Amino acid sequence: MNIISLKFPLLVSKYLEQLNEAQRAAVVQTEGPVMIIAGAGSGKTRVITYRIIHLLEQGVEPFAILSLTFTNKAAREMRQRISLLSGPEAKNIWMGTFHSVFARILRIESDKIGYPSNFTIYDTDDSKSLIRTLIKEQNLDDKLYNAGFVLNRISSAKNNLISAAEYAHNEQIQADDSASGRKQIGEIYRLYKNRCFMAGAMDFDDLLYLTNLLLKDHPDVLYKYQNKFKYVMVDEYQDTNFSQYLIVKKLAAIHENICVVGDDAQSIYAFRGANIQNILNFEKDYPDLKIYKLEENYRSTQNIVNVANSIIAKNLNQLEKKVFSNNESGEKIKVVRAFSDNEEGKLVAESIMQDRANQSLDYKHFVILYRTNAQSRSMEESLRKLNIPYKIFGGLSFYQRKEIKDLIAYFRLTVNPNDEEALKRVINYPVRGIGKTSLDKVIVSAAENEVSMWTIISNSSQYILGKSAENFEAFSIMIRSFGAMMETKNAFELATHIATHTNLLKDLYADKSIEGLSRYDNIQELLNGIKEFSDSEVRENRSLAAFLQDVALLTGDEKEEKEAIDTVSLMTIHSSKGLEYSNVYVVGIEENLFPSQLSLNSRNDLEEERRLFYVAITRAKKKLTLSYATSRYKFGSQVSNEPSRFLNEIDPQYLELDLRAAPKTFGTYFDDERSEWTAKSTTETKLKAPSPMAILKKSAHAALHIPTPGFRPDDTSQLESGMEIEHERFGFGIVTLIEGTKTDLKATILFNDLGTKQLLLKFAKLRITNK
DNA sequence: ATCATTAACCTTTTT
DNA sequence: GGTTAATGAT
Repeated sequence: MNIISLKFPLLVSKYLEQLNEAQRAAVVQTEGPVMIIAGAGSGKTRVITYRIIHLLEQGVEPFAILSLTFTNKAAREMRQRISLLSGPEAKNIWMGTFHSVFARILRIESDKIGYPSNFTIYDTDDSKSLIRTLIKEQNLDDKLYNAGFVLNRISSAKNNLISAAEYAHNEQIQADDSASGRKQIGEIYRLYKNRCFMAGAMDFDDLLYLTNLLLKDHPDVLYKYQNKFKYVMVDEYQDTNFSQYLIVKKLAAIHENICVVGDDAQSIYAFRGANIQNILNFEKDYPDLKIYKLEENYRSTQNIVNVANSIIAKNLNQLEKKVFSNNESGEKIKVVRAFSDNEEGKLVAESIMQDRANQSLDYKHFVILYRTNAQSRSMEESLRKLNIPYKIFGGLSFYQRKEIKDLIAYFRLTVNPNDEEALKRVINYPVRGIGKTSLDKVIVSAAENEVSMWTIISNSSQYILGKSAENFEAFSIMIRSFGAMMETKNAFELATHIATHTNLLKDLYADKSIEGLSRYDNIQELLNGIKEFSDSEVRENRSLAAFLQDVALLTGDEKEEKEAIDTVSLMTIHSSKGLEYSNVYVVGIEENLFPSQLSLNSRNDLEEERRLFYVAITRAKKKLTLSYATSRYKFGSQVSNEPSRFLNEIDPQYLELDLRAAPKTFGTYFDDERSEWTAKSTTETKLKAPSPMAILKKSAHAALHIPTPGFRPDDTSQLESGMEIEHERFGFGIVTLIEGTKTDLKATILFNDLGTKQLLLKFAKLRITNK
């Protein structure tokens, strides 16, 4: 008799009543292959959660359920919800990201594929670094053989289950590599694989690739897990790649109780191998498939849903469904134009201030979404100026900071001394007299003897190493002494011991610069985190090795989830998937940025960008604001941009153009003192203009200012405050401040029409009008 | 061997 | 603009 079913039957059946017909049908259909096509905001998470609870209620053992997601965040949230509703049993469900679940299985079965169970997981930086060394060792041109490019080739090979040997013999692949002049990639793949193996390391793709290999070459293992997992669920199925697809298919082959949930319109990870065909063709794999479509959007207003639909309709490749909303029609979608990225930030920040006051919302109801992480800065600055609290998600995470990676490298080396990338990172940090020359000797010697670098270093007497042998000896003794402590010390004790005995803590403490202080603080924070880990009572394994395993597959800033804090969120559109906010700002909707320049070559890439736009739009519950800047800083120089084609794809009836920075011809001008967000009259004049979209299109290139005939920029190296100037686009103004060094002079200029702007004289074209 | 200065790259998106 | 790899000086 199942305890859960006795404890919570009322609760569960009550929830069944709360679901709509399609949702309930999908929840109750637990047997056989099921595909749930869940439109944005259609209660997908709820359906998955209740489906699992329903399984538990029916007496299914938690450890017979395998539930796969793409992000740790999604997994964690789902687990929380389930344990809230069905009790502590939830922690026995096999739930997690593809990578974490199969890393766990690989550790259990590691001996079958010749890996140690404490294998290291290389992150992308490690992989690139290793590839870079291989390219150097092979004396290849590192411009032609760009590490990132090579890694991508290898990665996509692995994701399609192509081994190094098959890569070298595949005619198509070889033809491609020859055509691009990079014939040696196959060889690099082979060497890379060997070096990873030697280092006891797997990269992200290996976790899936080697799982496939394990299941293929060891039928007993496959059989074991096939029987173990009686129910398999996959969330965000549209984002699975071939490798993941095959694992799922194999594991579900006996019971065929497989349920995949997804939305083809939200497939945004093709760039890393996701194959949208997996969801489009699912029916072919399982002819007796039951399909449920969740089409009612409970999240957003009708206007928002309509806009999203009008966008996604431009894509050819999609499953048929009609998402609709029964909510109020809501406000129109605002389109805001700014002159610069900084002004864009300012307009967004001001709008947040106002909406928060007018609609009595909290900061946490707002999110700013952008295409690339680099765009966060101008937003941050503006928010700071208005004292708006914010939190950035993603970007370079805590664990990507130099000092953190250094200390973690010591941990990695302690657990797995063969970890080559960790070794190279810290062997001479803090400095201990092991320079490039002696390290090169080790590398050569390791290659000659076909052993890991660690083998050479830890047996330095055996291999000729000259006078640096002592330093190597001392280093290897230190690392081994750490290793010996793994038995006796808990993670926190050992971590603290390592931080002190490597002199790393001392080194950072000595640095009294601002950055140095923050680095020291970061290390303390990491140690605090490990303390928490060590003290956590729910964990079975609290060793340092276990901590590392957690960290390796962690993304972003998942450590501090203090949701109580009321802040505006900033994140990329990619990381916003699955989230919802009352008021959403999508910024930087410009050609070459969104859609990204790199996506303009093929229809498929462009369609993916469009789906990304769809994801962005459908995050909004009540109010959506789209903004673009006609110029922004890129690599330190100003570039001008046209508004994105996506804006033109939206049916204008849903839009309200708020071109505060409209050219003079349309009767408006920028006034820093005044907030255009309240000045409805100007907006209305613009709406009366013949064709709003025509204005939108035209105004991007329309001059803000017509330069005086024969405009020619002057030499501005002697520019002083008080001088009057003319700018090609911004018009006339007066210099109020000059700052910066000789080569990077920055002028603050008060323009007659545009207010204050800061310009780098290196780039600004100015004519001095009062010399 | 180590430090300091210079050149080159960069920007998609994440496990 | 900012970081990181390659070069040069001590």
